[in-house]
Amino acid sequence: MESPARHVYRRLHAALGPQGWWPAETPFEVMVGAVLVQNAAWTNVERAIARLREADLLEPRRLARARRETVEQLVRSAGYYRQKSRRLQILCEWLLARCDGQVDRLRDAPLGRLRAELLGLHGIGPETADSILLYALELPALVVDAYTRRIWVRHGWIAPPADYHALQRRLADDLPVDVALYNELHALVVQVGKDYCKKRRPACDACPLADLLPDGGPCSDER
DNA sequence: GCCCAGGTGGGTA
DNA sequence: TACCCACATGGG
Repeated sequence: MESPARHVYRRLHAALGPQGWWPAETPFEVMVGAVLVQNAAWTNVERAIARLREADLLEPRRLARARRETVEQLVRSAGYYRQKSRRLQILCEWLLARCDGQVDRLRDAPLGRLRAELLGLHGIGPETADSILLYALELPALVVDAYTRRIWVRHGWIAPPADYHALQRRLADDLPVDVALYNELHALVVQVGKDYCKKRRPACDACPLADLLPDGGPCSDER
């Protein structure tokens, strides 16, 4: 039997088509978005990014040098604005020190090294780090999120508790190393998750993956 | 009013 | 390690 990850990709790609992620004009903007979207709705993040753009702060040095209060007000709509403004400026300081703010230069380092450095930054956890590696730097990092966990657990493809790296390893074992594939898979999972795999309101009936559920029944909550 | 969203870090037992 | 909790806005 085809692995769950391949199957999900094939199904969702057929049902939804290519997603064209990440929606951003520059790799740096991807990084900013990756921080701002932490536990937030993307529509709220879009507003924050638009305001940063109007303020001409979508650039590492200018964002790093901006007053904290200024950044806080600009990113308010993304929620957790005090934490996130600090996290953004920490990330910018690192970029200045690491590559003089030239994001493309990061690609010279090995993925594992880069990932470890990102995880060392305050406010960058595994999902944010992998999002940056995959969508800003186009390196083969698999992004796992709450939707991925829910989908995999509810289908019985992985036993809870499915922590980030256990789930990531499972996906990696099931897929060829392919940046374009990783890109699309996560985007598709988010898209279908938003519509059908919410925390407590399973709307599995219309989900493109519904017939894969155990017994064909509704998805159970995460045990 | 309530639940939810593309997490992360810090504290306590 | 295993739980808790804080963090905050805006949409359904």
